[in-house]
Amino acid sequence: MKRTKNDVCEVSFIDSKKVAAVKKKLKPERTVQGLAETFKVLGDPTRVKIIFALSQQELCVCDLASLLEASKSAVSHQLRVLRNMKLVKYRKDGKMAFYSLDDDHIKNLFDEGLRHVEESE
Amino acid sequence: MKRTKNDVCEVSFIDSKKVAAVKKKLKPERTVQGLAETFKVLGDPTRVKIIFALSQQELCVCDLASLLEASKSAVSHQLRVLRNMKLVKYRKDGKMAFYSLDDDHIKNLFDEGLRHVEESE
DNA sequence: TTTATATATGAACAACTGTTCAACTATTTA
DNA sequence: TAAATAGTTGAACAGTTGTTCATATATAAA
Repeated sequence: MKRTKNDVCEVSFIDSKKVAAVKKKLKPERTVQGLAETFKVLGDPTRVKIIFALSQQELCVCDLASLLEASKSAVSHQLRVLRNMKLVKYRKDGKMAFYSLDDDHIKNLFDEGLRHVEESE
Repeated sequence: MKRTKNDVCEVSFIDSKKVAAVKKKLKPERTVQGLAETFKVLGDPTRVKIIFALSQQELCVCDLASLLEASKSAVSHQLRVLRNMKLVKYRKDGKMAFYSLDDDHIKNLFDEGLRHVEESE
């Protein structure tokens, strides 16, 4: 079995009481993954802009692309990500697709983040 | 000049009034980048676990590694990311480094996210 | 029906991310 | 002093991400 000097702690710990106490409170893996995924979706400048824009106004893909100075394709790809995460919804009107935020569910989180960033500037 | 059928909208828009109205409200690039970066840091399961653990208790690298069942190296790398973003701080005691959350600044944001995820389960 | 337009999408690609591994520093203990 | 331990770090690697490009679909207009 290969052992480096570095792996001592991988199977041990310093303070078993502390570790056990925190371990008991740890959220289930599913919750951790969900939380990370939620934050990750918000962790891209293009998506941040899209969400902010849609929090102001319902907009079509073309207007979003113009607004963000991005290609329609790039915007469309990102809208799909946001759609999959149920953060935005859309209505079709003729050949246009008007996107809006799916609900206020994420708006609070987004605003909380915005407050933090604007505070620390 | 190369033009595809697809690039019409890249320099145009559908509803100039809407676009202009939203454009006026758009946050400055710096804010958008900061917001995205903040969310991105929270958008990783390992870092989510670290932040949650440290919100319960001050912990050393070794205990964190044991708790998360990750290598010390992996934890240390992530702690550096969190340190750079000023999300965690540490005190040295002998050869140990005890980490804790830098302030409650991010705690609210984290809890807001947690509430969302736990609500939708 | 033909043409133009709004959007969606798969493939390809470069850039980025998180982990591991090995090596290093600093501190403690024998 | 030498050995062990806690932590840090750079390089390498695989996996992921976001964009572009080309193409496809659907609707509207000519």
